[in-house]
Amino acid sequence: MGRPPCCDKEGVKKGPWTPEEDILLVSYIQEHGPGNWRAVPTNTGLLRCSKSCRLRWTNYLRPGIKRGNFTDQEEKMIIHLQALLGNRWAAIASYLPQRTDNDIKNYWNTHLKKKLRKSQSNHHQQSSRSDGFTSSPSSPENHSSSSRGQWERRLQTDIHLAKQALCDALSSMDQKTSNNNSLPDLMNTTSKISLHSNPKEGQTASSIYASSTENIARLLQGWTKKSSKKEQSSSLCSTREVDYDHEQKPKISSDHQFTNNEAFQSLFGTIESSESPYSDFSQAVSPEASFFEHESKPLCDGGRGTLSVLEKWLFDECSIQHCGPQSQDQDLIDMPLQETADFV
DNA sequence: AACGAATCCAACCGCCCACGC
DNA sequence: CGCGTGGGCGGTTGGATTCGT
Repeated sequence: MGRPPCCDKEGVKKGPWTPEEDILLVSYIQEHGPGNWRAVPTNTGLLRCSKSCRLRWTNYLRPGIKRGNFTDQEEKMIIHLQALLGNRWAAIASYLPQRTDNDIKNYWNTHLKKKLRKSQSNHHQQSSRSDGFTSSPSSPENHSSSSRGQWERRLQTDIHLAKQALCDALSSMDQKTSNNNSLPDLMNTTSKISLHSNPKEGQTASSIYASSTENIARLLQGWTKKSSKKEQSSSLCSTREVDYDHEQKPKISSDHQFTNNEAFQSLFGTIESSESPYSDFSQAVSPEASFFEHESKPLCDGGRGTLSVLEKWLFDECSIQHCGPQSQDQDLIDMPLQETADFV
């Protein structure tokens, strides 16, 4: 019943990805860009289905992904957005540019659900004692009984997403016209964004780049380590050796952002020298700064020239959403539910 | 040290929608 | 308009890891 799977199950590998597979995928996307996932397995020789490739890329290898513990801000934001949007993880993830929907979903299911259940039961106990009317907007069950219909919330989210997509498209168009991202420009943009970031978190926009750089660079490091081991002894069986466990879950911290530049040079250098249409990407500080930027969540460029009214409107929205996470998060969190639903 | 329970999270599955023909 | 296909999304699973006894 239903449509057949995206790929025939025979000869399709499942389970955890090996560093070699990751390298293949990353280098392919590096050359051809993300998309046309159907062609990826055949062109790379990966014994994976296209879906698996896409998932691996979007949930793990894609630049700009922040891994590790969720901050209080993020947690509150997720709770609030979940109350507002329900289990629309992709929509929620669009408000948390560094997190994947899968990550948020997992975090919700493993941490926040329990947390809220606990706090709710505490609430119930308190309210039954005091006989007071207490209603937490964050409660997962509560959102369904909200006066606003689900369809309305959905519509609002969709409008927001549409705006964001347009914003994304405009910024990438803008990028194409001025794609000679010089280092100072990049640093400028980065520092602009950083201005709005929470210094306490130490997770500035620049570390968005850093995190993805690190993701892939660590990967490469593991791989190079491994291949050198291979050279020494050809009997390496498990890719989980050579500390790949740790490579798979790189701890992100801003103080060792570019430690693995050499590893990058080794891979991206070769691509640069090839006839890749993205060969100018090595000019940037980090690979994804130029090549992958279109793939990352939109970052607003403050240095635009003349803007149409529409663009202005969009970019105002964007700057609120992406360039000022601290203030925006706080606003969103502090906002009552009704108000939050109106921010489109 | 050994074992089972609990927890985490990457990956898979199936459904849905958009798009091209 | 109907069909086939690719891609996106949310729910679920299962292996790995951590915790408690």
